[in-house]
Amino acid sequence: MTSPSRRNQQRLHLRRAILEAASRAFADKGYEQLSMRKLAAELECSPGTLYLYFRDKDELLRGVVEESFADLLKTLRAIPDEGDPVRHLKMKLRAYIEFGLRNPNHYQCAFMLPPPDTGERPYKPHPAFDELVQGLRTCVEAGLLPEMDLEMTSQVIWSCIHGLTALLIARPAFPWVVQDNLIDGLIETATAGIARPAATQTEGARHGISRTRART
Amino acid sequence: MTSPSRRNQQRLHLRRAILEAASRAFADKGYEQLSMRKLAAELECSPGTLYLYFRDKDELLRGVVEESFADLLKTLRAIPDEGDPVRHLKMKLRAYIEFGLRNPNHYQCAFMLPPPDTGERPYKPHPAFDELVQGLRTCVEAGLLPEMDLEMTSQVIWSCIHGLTALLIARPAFPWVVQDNLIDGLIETATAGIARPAATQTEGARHGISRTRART
DNA sequence: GGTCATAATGAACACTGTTCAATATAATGG
DNA sequence: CCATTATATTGAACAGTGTTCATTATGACC
Repeated sequence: MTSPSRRNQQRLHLRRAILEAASRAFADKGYEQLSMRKLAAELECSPGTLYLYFRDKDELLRGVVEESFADLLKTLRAIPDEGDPVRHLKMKLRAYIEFGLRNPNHYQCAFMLPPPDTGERPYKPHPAFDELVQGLRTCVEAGLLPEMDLEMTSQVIWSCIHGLTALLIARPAFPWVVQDNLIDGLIETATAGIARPAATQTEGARHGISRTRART
Repeated sequence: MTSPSRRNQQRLHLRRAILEAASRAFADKGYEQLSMRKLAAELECSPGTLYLYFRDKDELLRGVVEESFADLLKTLRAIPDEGDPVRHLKMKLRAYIEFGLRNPNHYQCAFMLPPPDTGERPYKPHPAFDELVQGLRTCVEAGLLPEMDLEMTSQVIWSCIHGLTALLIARPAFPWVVQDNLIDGLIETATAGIARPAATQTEGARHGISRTRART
């Protein structure tokens, strides 16, 4: 345990302290309301110090958000697979939505605000998204869902669950029906929708895909 | 045409000029990047003047966003009903998404950012939302969709199309499949999903609604 | 033309994220 | 133990932000 390593440990310790204070402040104030100066004051250090540990506010909050999404990944992976892949998938979808509702500011930062533009190309989907793809693949392989374009279908499903999560976060005052029913309703609709991709109850409702496009 | 009315006209004229300059700036810079000072500079007036016409930045941009959503409403109502209510509904859904993609900043301000908290209770859904409800109701009344909870179903459908719109806006760098296919895929999935609310291809996939809830 | 309500101004206030020369602290070599 | 050197911290300063308000200019009326 040489002396420079002790120094390094102290650095890491302060880094953690900043991250945790930022996480707390961010959780109940959100991106905009969290101020680097106030954060520094809470940590009893000068504003400049924060910039020795994080390049800027964006990088700091990216760290915070990353950590919470690692939690989401753990949550998703911890959902027990009791044999029914479709049920398993639905539970994952629900866990995703509930995560967003439990961490509205983190979720908003991750998917509802313009990206911090880290510069890394190409955009790498979060491992949590792969969980969804895997869940769908398992259903297809088990013969419980029809053969389909997995890439597109997972993007469609993600869009659906994101949409509800994001709207509940952004517009809590909207006259929503009972939230639990709404979530279940959306999950059932989305999964039923991919169960039979093109068929509906009636003749007239059966269209070629491109025919729904409105003239612009 | 008394004199005070001339004054009033000038007031309205300047109000319009502000609104239009703000709309332009807002369209290509977004909420955060639009600065009241720079806007005033562009209009060759002092910053304070803006506050004689709009209480604050939020109210100004609310005005801008409202106008663009009036356009959306017009667009939705202009979609011809050629007899098939389901097709008509799908075209509305697509028009909604395309509106969001054409006006990303307006859309973001309307549904992706924390509400300005105007203080008016209760939250009144936008007439464009009623268009969607109407579209669904027509389908049900024509016997093209099963009897259902219209309120919940419209919220589910809105969530789905919002989700895609919002994600395409917020994460353009994501490796999306071809956008047109994605949009059609989502619309087909959502409408097929409500076509038969609970049934899926398999035994195992048939659950009571509350059974999909994950333990937390 | 003088009076008076209304409109416009722009300096000032209280913030923001970020930078950087100056300072304090800790580790090393003599 | 002290001088030197490397690292860590500071806080004033910069350039911006939205917003307010006493002051000034302007157009309308008698």
